[in-house]
Amino acid sequence: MSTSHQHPHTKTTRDPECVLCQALDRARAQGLRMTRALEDVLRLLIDSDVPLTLADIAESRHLSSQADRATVYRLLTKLEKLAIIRRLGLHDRAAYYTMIFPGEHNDYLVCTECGKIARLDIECPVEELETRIEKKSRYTQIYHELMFFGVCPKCGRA
Amino acid sequence: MSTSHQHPHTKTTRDPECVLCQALDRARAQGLRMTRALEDVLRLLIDSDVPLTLADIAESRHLSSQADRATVYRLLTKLEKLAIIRRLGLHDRAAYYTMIFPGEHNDYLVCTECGKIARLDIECPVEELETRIEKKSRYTQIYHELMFFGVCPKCGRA
DNA sequence: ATACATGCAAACATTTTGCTTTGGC
DNA sequence: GCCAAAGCAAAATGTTTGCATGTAT
Repeated sequence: MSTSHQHPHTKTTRDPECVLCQALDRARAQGLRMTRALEDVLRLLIDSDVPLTLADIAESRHLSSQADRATVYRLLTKLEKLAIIRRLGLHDRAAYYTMIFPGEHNDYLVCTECGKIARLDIECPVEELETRIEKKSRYTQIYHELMFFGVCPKCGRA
Repeated sequence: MSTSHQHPHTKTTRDPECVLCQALDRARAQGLRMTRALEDVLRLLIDSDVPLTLADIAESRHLSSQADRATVYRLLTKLEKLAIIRRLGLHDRAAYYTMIFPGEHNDYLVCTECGKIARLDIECPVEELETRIEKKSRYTQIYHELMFFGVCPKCGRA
């Protein structure tokens, strides 16, 4: 829904170019090489407002490089390990990936019939819980995923 | 095949026998036949305090019937459609299933390293949001899934 | 007697890996 | 030049379906 447009002087961490550069910097710092495929994958994830699957990315016609699935797969795996992107467990068979925007958290609404995914513009009440669970459970690097499922209006009519 | 026994003196909706009977009744009412495999699948899901995969269920040695994977798969699919069980999107490749206990809702804590799943004993602050989203989005039959991920103590030491 | 349920095997879809070649540094 | 990344193809993993047979109703 909300589409952020890049205004040259905005300093927000969501400015696409800014996010891209930071991600590339972090990737390079971790030893990744700066390739066309890497940049393309990151750009796609940054520009999409819903999570994308491996297939979405590898087959994207917006991609200049047309990278192989295996390549995209390995990139996604590395980026996930570096905590630059996140892998989500949505409900269909495929894994979904999404950019991590520092300081932001997104929740989704998924149609159980057609699988359509929408980003929710809500403030998530779970953040506070997270700290509590971190202490109590002794788990580290905790994050959460909150997903809503339901039948979308279009599917509901059928 | 055993018929559903009523236990007139149990009151909690979580009493295993009670839940089983109710589930069987609903299944029968929807046209399912009362088979050994059906009862076994339900019993396993009711008795487990974490979600189970198709493989978990089909290979369970606690199962009297040793039902085939395809059979279990079809049962799970039907039970999900009848809203007797729920399919969860956890993080590894397999789908997880869990019993729906009327009026209850569970959240989970998953280790991103070893995949261990623990049920969280917290009160979920999201219920209220659900209603709000239902109205706003015009989606129907909304439910949610809240999952926490992190590195468990054991994996953290490695 | 009639359908639905089952078991087995095969088809699918997606992820993951091996190996050779290409290309960033 | 060296080692990581890419590309291709094959293996692995988990899900889904087809079909002949068994069984609850």
